Amino acid sequence: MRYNALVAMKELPVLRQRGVCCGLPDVDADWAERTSALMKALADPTRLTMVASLWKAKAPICICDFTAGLDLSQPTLSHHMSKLKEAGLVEAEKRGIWMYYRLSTDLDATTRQLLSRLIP
Amino acid sequence: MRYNALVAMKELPVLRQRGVCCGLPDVDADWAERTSALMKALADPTRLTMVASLWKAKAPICICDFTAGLDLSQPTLSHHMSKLKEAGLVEAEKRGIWMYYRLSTDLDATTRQLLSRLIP
DNA sequence: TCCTTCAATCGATGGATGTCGATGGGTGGA
DNA sequence: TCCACCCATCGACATCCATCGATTGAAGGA
Repeated sequence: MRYNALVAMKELPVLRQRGVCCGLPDVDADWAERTSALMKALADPTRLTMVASLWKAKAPICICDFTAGLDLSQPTLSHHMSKLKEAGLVEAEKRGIWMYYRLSTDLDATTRQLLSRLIP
Repeated sequence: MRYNALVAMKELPVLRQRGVCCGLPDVDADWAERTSALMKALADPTRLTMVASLWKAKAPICICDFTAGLDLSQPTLSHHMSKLKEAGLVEAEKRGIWMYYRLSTDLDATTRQLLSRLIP
C-alpha cells in the first residue's frame, strides 16, 4: 500500500503538551549498524561503479581493467576494492599475476535484491 | 536469473597478454554520482534509524521525539535531519513550536522500493 | 638469473563528517 | 510583558576518508 502523507498530516496534534514527548517505532540498533555499514560501502561513486560493473558483467573482472578504465591511481582502486571486500560484497582470486574480483557468491537475499533495484 | 559465479570462474583467462586490458561494462557516471549521494544519506546509523522510524510510523514525527528517544544532542539530530532533507528523503512542516518531519511524498519508485527492501 | 608487470601496503595530506556547547530566532503560555 | 520551550545555525574539534607517490612483494617471460 502506498504511503500517503497528506492523510497522515491531518492527524498532526495541533495542541501538544510542552515538555512531553511520545514514543518512536522500534528500530533495531543492530540492524541500523549493519545496514549503515553496507550503505557506507556503496556511498562512493567509484565503488558503486565497480559493483555495477561486476553485477553487469556477471563474471570476474581484473583489477587492471578498472585501472585502465577509471581515471584513478592503482593504489586508490586497490583501496576501494579492499573496502568492498571488507564489506563482504566481493571476493578475490589470483590468476597468474592478475587479481580477479567477483561479486560474493554468498550475498544474502536482501543485499542481492538491493543491488537489483539499484543498478539499472 | 540467479548470478552464478562458479560457472563464471571457469571462464577466467588463464593466459592473458600482459599490458593489455579489455573493456568494462558501461556504467553511467551520472547514475553513480546520484546513487552514491543517496547511499551517503543512508550511511549513518542515526539517519537510518530516523528514516526507518518515519517509514514504520507512516506519519510525521516531531524532532523532539527523536531528541528524547535517541541518545544524541539536539543540534546533532537537527544536523542529521537536515542531511536527510537535503537528500530529498524527508519534508518538514512547522506546527506551533514543533517541527514535524515526514518521508517525502514524491519519493521516486526506486528509492521507495529500496527502503521497502531495506527496512525490516 | 634478471627484468617487467601487477597489485597490496605504507605514509602523508587535504577535505568531509559526526559530535557537541553556545547562541539566537520564533512561538505561545502565564 | 516576561519567560519557558523548541529548533536551526554557528564555531570548534576530533575523527574518518579519498587520494596520491613510493615501496615492496609476487609472478612469469626472456
